[in-house]
Amino acid sequence: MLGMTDASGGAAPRAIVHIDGDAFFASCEQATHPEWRGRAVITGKERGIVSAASYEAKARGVSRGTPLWDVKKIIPDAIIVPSDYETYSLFSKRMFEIMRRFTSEVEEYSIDEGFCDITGLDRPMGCSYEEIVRRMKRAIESELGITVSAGLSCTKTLAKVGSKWKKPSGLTVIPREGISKFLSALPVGKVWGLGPATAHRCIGLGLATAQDFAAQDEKFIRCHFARPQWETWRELNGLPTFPLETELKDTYNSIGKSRTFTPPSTDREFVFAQLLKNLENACIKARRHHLAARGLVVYLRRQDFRHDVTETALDRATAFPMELTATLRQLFGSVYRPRTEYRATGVVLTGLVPQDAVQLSIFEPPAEMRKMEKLYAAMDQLAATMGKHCVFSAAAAAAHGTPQHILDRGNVPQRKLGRLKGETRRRHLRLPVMPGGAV
DNA sequence: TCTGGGGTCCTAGGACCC
DNA sequence: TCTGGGGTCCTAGGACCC
Repeated sequence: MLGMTDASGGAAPRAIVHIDGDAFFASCEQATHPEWRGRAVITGKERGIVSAASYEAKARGVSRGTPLWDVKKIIPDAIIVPSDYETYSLFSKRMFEIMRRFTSEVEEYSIDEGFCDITGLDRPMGCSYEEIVRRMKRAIESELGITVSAGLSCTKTLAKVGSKWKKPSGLTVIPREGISKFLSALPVGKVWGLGPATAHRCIGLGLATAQDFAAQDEKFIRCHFARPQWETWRELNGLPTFPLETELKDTYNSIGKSRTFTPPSTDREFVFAQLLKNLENACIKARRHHLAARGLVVYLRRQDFRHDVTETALDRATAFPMELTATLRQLFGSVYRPRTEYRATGVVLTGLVPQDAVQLSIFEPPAEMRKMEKLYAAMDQLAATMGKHCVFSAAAAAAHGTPQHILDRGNVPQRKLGRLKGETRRRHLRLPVMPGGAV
């Protein structure tokens, strides 16, 4: 019924489904709090901006990213709650379980979105592809108490276009012969994979709609764009190019942490403390996943939203901030400019490898290492039982809002530490770990 | 959208080597 | 001394996604 003929030369035409949760976080909240149904529900309290808004809230003019103080003005009776990822993850898990009842070819694209490939299921199920999607959607909605929108077409990109077409609770089929009709009404920048930069370039070339883009010949696309856009162009033309990634991803290539602070600051030590806090948080996450980093990226975001970035490879993979502090300060020193206003800092741990694969160099004192491992194991344990940020290094104290008396005691200027290099580590290791204070 | 946080992948260009 | 061609690795940065 999709009228799919094979344009890719040989392989069977695909039937790809994209399922997209409608206002997912807010819907989960309404499903777990039935008394909130029909009301404006907002998640994201912890961030100060809207993460997700229920359709009732959207109808009153609130959207993702709106500051919460604006929300309160627009919708005084809005229900504003912090995001509860554990609950949303449970809903997500069950949504994918339902999809897997139909096929094992499921890609968990994000917490609230997934693709599946139902090619060939029409015969054994004795119904059309559209009917299969309808059943899948109905099962999710009735069992979870949330709504989802679905798209059905012959490539991932087109299925995604479809699921966005009608929301909430839509089901959109884009048959091969109907592709151009759909794409004609779609601004080019709305296509999955074509962002603001590509959209801007397209406009410059006189291509305003997705159809304008898709209708160009391959030579033109290859001449004016790079590979990712060319791949999207293929997908829009019904040529499956992005495979379904059905492997469950349980690891990371990189782990980043960044934080904005207001007001912006020119204070060197304050900005560095923010950076160090990010490093500690990134390392905590890495250790939780038993990963160690071989590279470290540091960036400072200026008032004008430009980034100053620098990075370095590490001698040995690690997830211990203590081992990274000197490097961090060095990187920081190379990008920090005095009298410049900064509004955010960030670190990224890159080249992550499993912790147990980390080889100690023969020059590394193993006793020292074991001590450090024990210290961080203790800190992680403490964090698990007493709350996430009960321990942190003294230099990051400024970023944790620590009382001045602890700062006075613990915040040793780096200039002094620099001269004590060999000494520093041992001194740190002998110090007791104090809950709520500095190490 | 006067702008939060966490990711992935691609590409251009320089350094270095033969 | 204005000087070929090609490969590889790395970095910086762009672009895009949720």
